[in-house]
Amino acid sequence: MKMTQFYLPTLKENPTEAEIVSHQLMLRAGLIRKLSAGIYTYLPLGMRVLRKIENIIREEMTRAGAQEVLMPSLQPAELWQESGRWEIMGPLMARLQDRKCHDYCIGPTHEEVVTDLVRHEVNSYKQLPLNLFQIQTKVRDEIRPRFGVMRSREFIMKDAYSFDKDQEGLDLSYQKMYDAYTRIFQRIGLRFRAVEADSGAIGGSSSHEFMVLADSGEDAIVFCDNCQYAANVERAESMVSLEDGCEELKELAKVSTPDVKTIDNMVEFFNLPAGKMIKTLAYVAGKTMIIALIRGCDEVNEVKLRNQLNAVDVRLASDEEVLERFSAPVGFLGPIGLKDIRIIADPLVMKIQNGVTGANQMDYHYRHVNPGRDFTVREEDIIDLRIVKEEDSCIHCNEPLKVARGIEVGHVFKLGTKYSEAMNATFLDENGKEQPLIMGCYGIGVTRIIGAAIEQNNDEHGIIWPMPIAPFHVVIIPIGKDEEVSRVAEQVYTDLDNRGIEVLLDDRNERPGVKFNDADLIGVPVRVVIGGRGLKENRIEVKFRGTGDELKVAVEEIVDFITDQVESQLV
RNA sequence: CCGGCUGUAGCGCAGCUUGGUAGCGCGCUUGCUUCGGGAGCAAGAGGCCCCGGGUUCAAAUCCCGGCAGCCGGACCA
Repeated sequence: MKMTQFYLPTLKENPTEAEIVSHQLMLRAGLIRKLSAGIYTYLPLGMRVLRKIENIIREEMTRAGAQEVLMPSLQPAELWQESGRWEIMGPLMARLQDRKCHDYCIGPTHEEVVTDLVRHEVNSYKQLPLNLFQIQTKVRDEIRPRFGVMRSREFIMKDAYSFDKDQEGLDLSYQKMYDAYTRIFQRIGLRFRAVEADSGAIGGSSSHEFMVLADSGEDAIVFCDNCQYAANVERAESMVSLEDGCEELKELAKVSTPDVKTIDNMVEFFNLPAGKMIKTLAYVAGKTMIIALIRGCDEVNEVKLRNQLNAVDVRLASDEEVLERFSAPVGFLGPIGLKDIRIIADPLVMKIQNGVTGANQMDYHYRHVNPGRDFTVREEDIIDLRIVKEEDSCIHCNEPLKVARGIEVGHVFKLGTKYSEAMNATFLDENGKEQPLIMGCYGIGVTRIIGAAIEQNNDEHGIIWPMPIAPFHVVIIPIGKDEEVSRVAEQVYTDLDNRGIEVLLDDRNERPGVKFNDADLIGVPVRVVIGGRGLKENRIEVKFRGTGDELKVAVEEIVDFITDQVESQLV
C-alpha cells in the first residue's frame, strides 16, 4: 500500500475527549473516529488491526472445533421474554419497534438466538457436542461509555456457545475454549492472566475471565505469586486468621456519641482499632431491606452479598430509607435489638469481642458489644462478605496476595441448563429420554483488544504493535528526491509485497521528520529508510519499533533480511 | 442516575468578567525556497460562536430553558 493512496488521517495534537493513552493514540494514529458517545467508525488502519485480531480468533476457534455462524443483531422481543431477560436486562438493552409496533431489541448478546436456533435443529445426542461461534457487533446502552473502545456502546465481540449432552461434555468443551483463549491471547502478544470470575447476570456456575494487565483497567484482580490462585476481586477470597478472642466479656453499655458518624470518628472517640467496630449497612434487595455487618476496617463486596441474597438489584439504602426504617440516621445503625430484618454478617464480625456499634438512635453507640450474646445471626447468613485487600493471605497457600488492574478481554462460562430449560431446548439421550442441552458460552471483546494491546504497547512516540496484529509489517521511508532513492524504494516495496509481506510505502512529498514521526505514531514494527546517503554505500537502514535496534543492510540482501525478520515474529 | 467541567474554523484553544469589526497555534489550498526527526517566506480558503427563548439600539459575551460531550461518582455509615 502506498501512503498517498491510503486514507490515514493522523493528528498532531491530542483530542481533549481522550483520557487514557490507548484512546488518544487510536484517534491520533487514525484508527478510529467517534460518531457519538461510545460509538466509533473504524478507519482503514483500524480495520486492518481488527481483521488481524479476528483472523487469529477465527483460526483458533476453528482449531478448537467451533464452527462460525452469523446471527442477527435485530432480535424479536418474544425470544427474550421466553428466557425472562426482556425485563432483567433493563435499560442496558437498546429496544425498538417495527412498523407494526412489534418489540425488538438490538442484540446485547446472543444466548437466546443461538438457543432458539439449536432447539429447532438438534434433537439427538448423536448431534452433540456442538460449538457455534460468530464475530458480531453487539449493542449495549452502557451507563457510561468511556475510554474509547474499552467500554463502548457498540462493539465487536466473538461469542461462542457450546452444547453438550452431559456435564462431562461441558467440562471438556469449557476446557477446549479455555485453552483456545490462552492460545489466542498469547498469539496476539498480550500479557494476560486468567482469573476466577463471578458469573454475573448471564448466570451459570464456573467461569474465568481473561484479563490483560494494565493500570488503566477497570477491574481489580487478586493473585498469588506463590501458587496459581488468581481471581477477580468481585469473587476473590482471602484468609484472615483471627484467633478466638480471650477477652473478658464486658457489660453492654450505651454511650452518648454526638457527631461520631464515621468509622474514623469512632476509632478516635473510643480509642479502639477499626477492627473492633461493627459497621452496619442497610441494603435494599428488590423491595426488602436487609442488614450487612462487616468490620470497620473492611469493605462489603456487593457481588458476594448479591449472590447470597440471590437478587440482581441490590443497592445501598438511601439516607431517607434508613431514617424511616430504623428511626436513626446513617452512622448510628447497629444490629442490636433489630427485629424482622434479615442480617448477613461476615464471619470476622462474629469474632469481635467488646466491640462498638451504632445504637439505632441518633448520637448514641453501644460499646462492649459481643456478637452471639447481644445479637444473633442465622448460621447460613454468616458468609464471607469482605473485599480482599492487598497483603491478605492466600486461601490456598497463606502467602500474601497482590492486587493489580486488568482489562477483561475474554470470559468463559459454564451456563448449564439455564437457557435450554427456559427455552425448552432439549434432545433425546441414549435412553430415548428428553434432556435439556447443557450449555457453555465464551466471549472475547474483539474491539476492546485493540485498546488493551495499545495500553500495553506504546511509548511517547506512539503505538508499538506486536507483529501478529500490526496493520502493516513494514514501512518504507524514502528520503529525498533522488531518482535512485525512489527507484530502489519502489523495487524493495514490490519485492516484499511479492513475498507476502504487508508493506506501507511512504511516498508522500513530506519532509523526513514528518514521515518518521508518523511511522512511530502508527507503530509499524519494522521501519526501512532508504536515502541517497546510504545508497552511496549500498546500504539501507532498518529500525525496529519495539527494541529501537537499528542496523544497516546491503541493498541486495534487504528483501531476504526483512522477510526473515517479519516471519520470525509471526509464529 | 448524581455531581463537576466544557461546547467559538477540521484539531487544540483565547475572547465572555466590563455587550459594539470573531481571533491565535496546528492542519488545509497556491507559489517559491527547503529536504535524515513534525521547515521558511508570501498569498489564501474556511465560522448557524451547540440549540431555543428572553433582556438590549446592539448578545459569542448577560438571563432562562434545553441538548451534547468529557471527567468523577454511583458502597463504607
